[in-house]
Amino acid sequence: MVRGFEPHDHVSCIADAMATAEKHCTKQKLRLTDVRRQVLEILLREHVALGAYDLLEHLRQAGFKSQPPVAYRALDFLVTHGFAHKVEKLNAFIACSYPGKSHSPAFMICRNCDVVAETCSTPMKGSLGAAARTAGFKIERTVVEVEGLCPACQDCAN
Amino acid sequence: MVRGFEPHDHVSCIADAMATAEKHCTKQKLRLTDVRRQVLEILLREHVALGAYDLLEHLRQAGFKSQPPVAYRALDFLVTHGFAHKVEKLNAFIACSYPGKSHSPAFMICRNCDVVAETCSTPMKGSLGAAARTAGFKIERTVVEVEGLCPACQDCAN
DNA sequence: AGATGTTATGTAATAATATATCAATAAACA
DNA sequence: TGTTTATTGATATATTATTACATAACATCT
Repeated sequence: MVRGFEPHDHVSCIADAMATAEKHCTKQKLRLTDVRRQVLEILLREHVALGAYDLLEHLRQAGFKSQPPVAYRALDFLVTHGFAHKVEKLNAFIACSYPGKSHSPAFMICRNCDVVAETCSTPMKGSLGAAARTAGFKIERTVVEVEGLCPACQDCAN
Repeated sequence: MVRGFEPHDHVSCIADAMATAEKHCTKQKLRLTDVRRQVLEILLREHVALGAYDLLEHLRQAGFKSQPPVAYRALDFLVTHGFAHKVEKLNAFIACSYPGKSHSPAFMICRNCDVVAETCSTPMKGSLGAAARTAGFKIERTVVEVEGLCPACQDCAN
């Protein structure tokens, strides 16, 4: 259920994700415009957490002459509709590994190589869910990010 | 175990926390300097998540003529030693509710009134811990923040 | 097709958050 | 006391994010 540390067929992974996004947008009458599609493709292709300004660089290399708000708007659209997530700890954005499926994302962030792997969390279960219920707090969104060392970096480095 | 949504004796809460911090610093041979003490007091007094620049304002009102690095350094000290936490979702800092006790903090953030309550999470337990073990990821730090509505705001507002 | 409301983009400026650098002080300790 | 180390002061700058307003594209109704 975890995606990110192992190699995979990246070409088809991108194609699949784009197709899912297209389909979902059609069904929900959302407009996957040029900029939005391009941003999603960049995020999928890079397959790392990209800062908004890194993304802008890529956009420009793709022929867009975009200013910051363009990137932030596209990212906002993608995040709102579940095609991408913001990694708060890094102030960066990453394509969703489970697009189309409603879920609470969780991230494992390697502090050495910056690889980010997405998995799913179950916020309502466990002690946090219990604490929220006790406190009467109504959970709407969750940020779950763990920082540490990925398998590769535990061996090869500090 | 949750601190933040209910009223409490704030004066003694500040005094207790400061005393704990002083004691802990003495024991660990850490230097709770003027700036650091003042920052911690401000965080305790305000009892909300403060941005670094808000904090700077307070510092200046307290007679310090501080520039940004001063605030960030003091915050870094307090966070490193567990007297305060950074709320990533808000890019803001808050005094620890359980100082001296080693724990993985978790926050409930009200999107309406911005109140932040701290509780403890158990990252290694539950599905996330399992996923990390499966992936071979070594967890060092965790960010757990849930956004939603606090009890008061569920009633009185949107 | 034309008028109108809505959504999305272009662009400039600026706000908010955070760090790098180096000089000056203060504390710790041999 | 001199030396080392940790902390602070101060300037500049980097990075991340938003405001504001003009323009363009699309949708819908007539």
